[in-house]
Parts: sequence; structure tokens; C-alpha cells
Amino acid sequence: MADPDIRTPPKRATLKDVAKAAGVSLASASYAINRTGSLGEEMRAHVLKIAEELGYRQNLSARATRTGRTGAIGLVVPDMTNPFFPSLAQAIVHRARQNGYSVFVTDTAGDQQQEGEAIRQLVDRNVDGIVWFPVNDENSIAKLVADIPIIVLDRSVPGFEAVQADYVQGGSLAVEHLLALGHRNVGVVAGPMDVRSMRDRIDGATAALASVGGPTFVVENAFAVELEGTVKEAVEARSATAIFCAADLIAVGVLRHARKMGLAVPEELSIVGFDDIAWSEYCTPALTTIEMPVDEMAIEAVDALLRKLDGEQDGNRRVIFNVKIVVRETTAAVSA
Amino acid sequence: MADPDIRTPPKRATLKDVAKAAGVSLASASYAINRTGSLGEEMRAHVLKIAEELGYRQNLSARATRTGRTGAIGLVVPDMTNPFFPSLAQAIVHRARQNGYSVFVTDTAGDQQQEGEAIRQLVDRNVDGIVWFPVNDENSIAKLVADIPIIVLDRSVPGFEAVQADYVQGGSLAVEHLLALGHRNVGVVAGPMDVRSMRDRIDGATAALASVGGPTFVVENAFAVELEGTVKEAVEARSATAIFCAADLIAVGVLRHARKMGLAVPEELSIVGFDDIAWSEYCTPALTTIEMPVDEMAIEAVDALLRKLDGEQDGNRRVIFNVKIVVRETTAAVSA
DNA sequence: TTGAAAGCGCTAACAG
DNA sequence: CTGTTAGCGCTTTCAA
Repeated sequence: MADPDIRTPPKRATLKDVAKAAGVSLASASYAINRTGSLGEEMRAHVLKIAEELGYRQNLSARATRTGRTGAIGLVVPDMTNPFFPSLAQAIVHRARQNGYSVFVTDTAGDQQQEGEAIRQLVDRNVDGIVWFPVNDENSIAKLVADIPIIVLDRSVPGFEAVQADYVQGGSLAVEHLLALGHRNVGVVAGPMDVRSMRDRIDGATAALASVGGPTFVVENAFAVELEGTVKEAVEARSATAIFCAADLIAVGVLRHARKMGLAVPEELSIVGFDDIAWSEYCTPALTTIEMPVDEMAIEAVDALLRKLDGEQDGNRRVIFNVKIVVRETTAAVSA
Repeated sequence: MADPDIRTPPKRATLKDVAKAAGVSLASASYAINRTGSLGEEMRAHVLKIAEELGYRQNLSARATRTGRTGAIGLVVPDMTNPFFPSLAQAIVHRARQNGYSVFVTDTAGDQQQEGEAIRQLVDRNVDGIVWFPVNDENSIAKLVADIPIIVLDRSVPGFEAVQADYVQGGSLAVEHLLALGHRNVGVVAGPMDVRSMRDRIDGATAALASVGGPTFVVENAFAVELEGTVKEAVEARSATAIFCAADLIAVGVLRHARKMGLAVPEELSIVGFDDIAWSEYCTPALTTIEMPVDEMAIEAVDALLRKLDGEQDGNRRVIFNVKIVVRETTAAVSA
């Protein structure tokens, strides 16, 4: 008697609704939507039309419960404010979307514990796979991830498939450029040496420097634009006519300090950076640096992950990308 | 007879497994895990212990099917390589995680169509809500989102709750600083004027300039570090002793161009930027600029969204944050 | 080619 | 306080 036709708020149409409206079974509707099973052409078309009219959208959660696959992947990075995170994330998200995947992005603040929590959360969400840029080269999460596919980016964590740049090559390239310019006293400023990607850069540089008796000096653990005292001293000593900085952030710091002490770059001091972050191009003078193919690396990471999801088993490989030097304004021939 | 005990690969323990192992009903197990319903203390503890031992983890997909809530939110931005995206995303992701939410991040490449697709994908994934940094001030997605909670960031899209900075105030602050320094001829370089956040900056600046007869010149649609010809001409004309640039990226461009033409900054030309991107601090000279409280804005956006999810209905408000000027090295008193 | 029906893992009435 | 049970929306055998 009462409320003959008060409906609940207009809910999203469900597959059942579609099936009913189309006058077919639930199964057929499902087949039509997923282009799976075998279904008559006209029937499929009909169902699709009805679905369209009803504004039907799959409920991915329900589908995931049933199939065990969510169509979501995770991206875990140590620090989003790292200058080359944006283009990396952009490429990954884009590539993932092209393949119908969405991306959970997390930052671990460079902390192993948070890294664990972040990955744990992703696993709880049943992501199909994870692209992981670890804080360091340690496998801090072995226990958490059991059987979920993971691609490691930039680092070398034993047991995981990895995508990296050839950092050794980068170090060499930088130094060879300097040598070709006639420099014989080349200093090296390194970042934190606890990750392989940093050690490789330095190894490449020092190896290339062997022919001139090795680096004039090596300072480790420089980190960002604000320089440590040891770095400043090294610059001020003027023992080197050129400096290889293992990261652009460091190079910018050295550049600033050089300017502050009235040292002309590149006339009196040549500087090479590493990473080719956006701003290296806009510095004054613009920074000569090593560029890695971030987009390609991101794409390869996603593709490798998707391959794993599709059951490809060729497991433990590493893909290493060549880097190249981009010569700008901070390097010049050594002055007599 | 055959294969008496060949098991499928060790699957993740399910709630049923926990219940069985603990010798309780499915419901009780659920109650224990979720701290919902009413359950005896010792029983809850017991179940929790068993769950722990079995390494039980909730299946969030299944839960979502049942509850209709996924615990995931979406973040949609026009461009991840925008200099202030990283800190924004970081703050949002962090805040979300504090509250148990994960974040799907998407970039729309500044394109309305991709924006629609991105949002559509999020809706399909049943995100509980979306933080949306629109390409412009248009409501391009009204039809897609029906009833899902959305917070708009930085833009003014009619009908949505918004979190913004006081851009008008920023423009004023910048100009007042210049006026206080004695400048009477102040030029203005604007970015694309199709978004309100840009128009506001310019409005604030020109209003503050009224007392000295308005801006010396206004150039629109400058965009990035590489300057358009019109901007260069304006700088070269030297009609102004100071320039307000409505974005740091533009300011850096002007700075570079000034240097190129041998103009001393700040002695011969003062420059104020807007945004306080990371690099404004590292420019030489370091850029005087307008800073907005990005972290606070991000946090407010997430909190506002979560409030909406919890059914708070106070709908259509806008939260506007004060900005402030950070004076560095590109501004100085006008020279006689 | 199509449909009926059995769940995926979980939550939430409702009983007891 | 605890257990039984009915689904959430979907996929997928299995039979017809």
C-alpha cells in the first residue's frame, strides 16, 4: 500500500541488470562484455548496446575477487622529490594505462621500514605486480612478497629482475670527455656510496682516470646542493682543473660554490654532472652531464612486469641501458 | 589411489582458514579482524594470534565487493613534470596512507580528453574519492562522476569543493614588495590566462600597481623557461625597473635573458617569481618569489575528501590558503 | 551457442 | 557474545 515506487538512489547498473534488460543470461552478458566464451554475433552486439544504454561499467573489485587479478600495479620510490622521479612516474603511469593498468604510487621517504609498510600495503591491495625503486641494494622485503612479480629499478637487489642504466659507462664517458679536453687533474665528488649505482659511477670514472694516475681527489657522501665542508675544501684547494660530480644536484652545488669563490666556470674549472635533471639545462652556465634514457627504462620496467604477469618465466635477467653525455657549457679545454 | 596429497601452490590464508584453525565461526573471525561487532576479549586475542601465525592478510578486493568501499583514492594532475607536483603528490600520498588509503596517480598530459579517460578509469576502479587538479576551470567530467566525492585543487570548477591558494594576495604581495623598494615602473609577465589561478595573480598585481598608474607593460601567455619574442622585447626595452613574473619558470627565463643581455640582477632589474619551486632557491641570484603552503593544501585536500567519504555534507565550500613572499636575491631597491 | 549454478573471500543482518 | 546464512557482482565450469 505504502510507497509503491520509491526506489533507492540510482545505483550503477550491474551485469545482472544488463542481462535482464537484454533478456539473456548472466553468463551471456559476461561473455559479451569480456569478448570471451563463444557468442553469436548479433547477440553480443545486442548486449553491448543495452550495456551502453544503461551506462554499464564493470565492477572491477568484484571481478578481482573472482579472477584474483586486480589490474593494478604499484610503484614504490624512495623519494618523489628526487628530480628524476616525475618523468619516471609519468612514463610508467602512461605505459601502464596503455595496457589497462592503474598505478598506486608510494614514496618511502628513503626509509627501509616505510618501504616495508608501503610494499605490504600494496600486497594487501592485491596489486598484480610492483615496480620497485629500492632505498638501497638490500632485499628488505623478501618475506613480504612471496610470489608477486617485481621489477627492480636502478638498483641491484639479488634475486630480482632489474632495469638499470650503465652507470660505469656513464662515469667513463664523463671522464673521457674531460681527458679529451686536456684535463689531467680531475677530482671526483661522490654521493652516498652505499648503493651500487653510485659506486659504479665512481668506478667508471676512476678506471678511466687510471691513465693519468687516478683522480686528483675523491670526496664521498656529498649529497645535495648544500655542500659539505670537505667538498668545499677540495674545490678551494684548486688542485684539480676539472671535477666529475656523480649527481647533478652535487654539480650544481659545486657550481655555486665555485661562483662564490670567484672561480670562472668553465674557464678555470670544468664540471660534469650525472642524471641530466631538468634544471641542469637551465643553470648558468648550463651543465654538461650524463643522461640516461629514463622514459625507455620506465617503459621497459612496465613491459617486463607485464610479461611476468602473463606468466613469462625467463626470470632473473637484468636489462641495462646505455647512457650518453650531453655536452653543454660547464666544460672547456684546460687552460695553459 | 593416485596423488593422495598433492596440494596446489601454497595460497594465501583466507578468513575461512583462520576461522577453522581458530575453531570459531567465519563471522567471529571477521569481527576479530575488523574489531567490529562484539566479541569476547580472549576470543579476539586468540583469533588474532592464529591469524598472525597463518600470515593472514585481508583480501581487500573481496571486502570491497561486499562493502562498496575500496580504500583507494585517485589523484589526477595535468602534468607530473610540473615543478610543484612532487611535493604535492608526496604530501597527498603520505596523508592518505596515514588514513589507510592508497593512491592511484594519473597524469593527463594537460589534455581534456585524457583527463576524462583518466577519471573514467578511476571510477571504474571504484575509488572512494578523487583529488583533482584540473587542466583548466571547466567541468569536463560532470557526467562521469555522478556521486563520487571530489576535491578540486588549485582551480575553480563550479560545483566542486575546492582547495586553493590566495593568488590575488600573492600578486599583491609581490608588487607591494617591489613598490616598497621604490620601483615605480613594474612590468608583468603572465602565463596562459585561461585559468583563474593565473588571472588572479595578474589581477592582484595590477590592482596593487594602480597607485603608480598601472603596470608598465603586461605580456601574456609566456609559459616556460624558453621565452617568447614578446617577452624578450619587453625586457630589452628596459622600460621597467622591475618585473613580476606569474610563475617561477617564467622568472627563470627572464633571469637568463637578462643575464644574456648583460643586465645586472637585481642592480638594474628586479625580478619576482611565483610558486617557490625547488630551484628558485638555487638560481643565481636566488629568486625572490611567492610561496604557497603546498603541504598544507595537500593535507587539507585529503582531509576534506575523507570527511566527504564519511558522509559529511557541508558541501560546496572553498578553502583558501594564504601565501607569503620569500625575499631572496633578485630584488633590490631601485637605483637612482 | 547459450544458460544454470557454483563459488571467489568477505561482511552484516539475524538468530540463538 | 557467537554462529548461521544470505548475498556483493562477477567469472566460469558444466550441461543442455
